[in-house]
Amino acid sequence: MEDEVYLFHQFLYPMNLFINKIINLLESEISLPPDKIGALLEQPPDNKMGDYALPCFSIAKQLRKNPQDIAAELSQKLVPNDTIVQITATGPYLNFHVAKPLLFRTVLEEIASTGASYGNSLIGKDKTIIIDYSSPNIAKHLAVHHLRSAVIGNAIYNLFKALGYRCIGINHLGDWGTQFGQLIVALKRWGSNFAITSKRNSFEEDSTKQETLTVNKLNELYVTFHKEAKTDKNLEEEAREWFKKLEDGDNEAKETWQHFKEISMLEFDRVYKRLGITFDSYAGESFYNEMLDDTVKRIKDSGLTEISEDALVVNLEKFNMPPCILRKRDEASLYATRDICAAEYRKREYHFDKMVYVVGSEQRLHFRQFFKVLEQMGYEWVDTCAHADFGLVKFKQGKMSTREGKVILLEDLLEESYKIAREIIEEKNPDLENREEVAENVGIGAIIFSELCTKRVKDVLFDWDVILNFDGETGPYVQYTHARMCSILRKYGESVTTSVDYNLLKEDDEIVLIKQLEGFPFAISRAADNYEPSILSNHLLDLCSTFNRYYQHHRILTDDNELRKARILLIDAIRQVIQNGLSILGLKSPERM
RNA sequence: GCGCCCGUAGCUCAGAAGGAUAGAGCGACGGUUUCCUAAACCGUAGGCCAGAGGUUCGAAUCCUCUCGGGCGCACCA
Repeated sequence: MEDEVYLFHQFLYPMNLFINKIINLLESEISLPPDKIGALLEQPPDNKMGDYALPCFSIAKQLRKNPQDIAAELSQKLVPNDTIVQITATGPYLNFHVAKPLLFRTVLEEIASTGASYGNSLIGKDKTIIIDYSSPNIAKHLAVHHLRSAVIGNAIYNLFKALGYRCIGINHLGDWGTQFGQLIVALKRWGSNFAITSKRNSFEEDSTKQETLTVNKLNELYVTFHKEAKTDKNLEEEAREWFKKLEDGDNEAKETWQHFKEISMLEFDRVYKRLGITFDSYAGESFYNEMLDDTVKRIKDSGLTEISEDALVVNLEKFNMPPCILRKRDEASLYATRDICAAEYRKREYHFDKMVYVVGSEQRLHFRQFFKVLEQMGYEWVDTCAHADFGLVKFKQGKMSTREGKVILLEDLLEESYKIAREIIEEKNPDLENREEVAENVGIGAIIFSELCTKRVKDVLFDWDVILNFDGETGPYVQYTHARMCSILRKYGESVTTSVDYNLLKEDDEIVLIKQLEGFPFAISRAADNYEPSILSNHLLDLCSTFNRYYQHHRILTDDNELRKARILLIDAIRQVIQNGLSILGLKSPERM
């Protein structure tokens, strides 16, 4: 038990040359294996106290001695060396001071030589991860509540890419289900003026007499359906019949559905492109139609199913969950059926080592049920599947609902943010050359970053003023900091070199900065492990904040030649790290703004 | 009713598998621009970490209960 805890810890503070030296020193004095010593080490809250600390409480317990005394004794016994230059006892803590020039050199040379790949690792070499994200329903607009899954999923994709994983991003389109029956009914009743043709042969049609169907119009039809369905009870039944026809391969149903899908994808791609989000597969729910029977048969054969209220279900009572429904009364499938089927398919097709679903937390129960069914089917790999859930987007008026037609469209939000960025540039930097491009990068960046800077689980209240704020802890702040550094480097003009006097870097803020740079790879791996991009965005914010303070109080382009060279190297490293981080989060790093 | 999640400054949130004094941003108030981009920086104010017990050398962090909020609970996804 204890051992496991220690092992876990080890991961927290990755080994580096300084920790190794500290362990070497301690080994002879403490009767603990090296990895356990390493696990005990932590970082003091204030840099002035030291760089690494050994809390002596647990040792005190073993030796039945006072932790203060142990720290004091050890500080006497241990002999500093070229790497660990000072060892002091502060109360029950033994604090180690690292040779700062060596620290600067190690980190700055590493960043200079690895560049855009600083922070990457090979942990995921030869491993595959599937990330299921965005996954909107077709025939509906992308609205602001669709943003989270797409943006968080994209960041998780990039995080694992940085760890060396082979990543498969899947947009599991909601292109199947009863709502298409509803839409077909709606279209037949109230939309006879629309042309239903596949895009590819639409030019053959007499389009002058018929209106073109758009997602907008589909949305209106959907709203109408639900409004009418409240009074006309036949509608729901009719919709169910049409969906059944669709599942049975009825031509008319299928062609109509295909058309819905095409016009939807046209819109989605426009938004994804603007957000810089891509997928490796668009295999949505309909993709699994033909495989559904096999999946259901397998579940049946494992003896897991029963008929309850005329539906085919897996009873999960003993797991304290409601049953997982596989087939409705009318034999039609449900999303759980399709999710199980998709998981099996993905395992067969991609042999993934991990699979993560970036889906809202309102579906928690669904994932618990569906994972439980996989487990009951004997798939041990269910343990490698995770639901990276996220909180709801709420509005002052309450939850947003497509059914009632109350939505804020994603495209409108992006456009608004672009416009604001554009205005700010006009005001602050009117001579900027590629204004449109920068405004796009900053405007979109503001929106992406705002989704990524708090932990997933938090519900977010949508507020135009908050999401379109460009001051403080925001994407534009990070981008601005980056642009500032680019500006310094431009002004410097010469090429950056690692042949500098590292002894000259000794300001407090420089030390804080170098540690933040050193911690960047760790921030990436923690963010990936927890499927939590906010760990990375917060790391970047901290780094920017330290830099801006430093920038305010110290001149980088000083008259002192050697100092200037050293500081420029530091600045270039920060710039690189911010760029790497922003790129993982899905933001551009403009050089001027 | 049952289950899951959340509760840290006026607001929005950080808080490294329990550690040294609780940190930002926004908002408020007051400062900084002949000086590398003021989308910045500095200062002031603001806290019983929802509450109560427990675990231990030590708790915002782990356990139990209470209160408050969100979400979910059979043929939608």
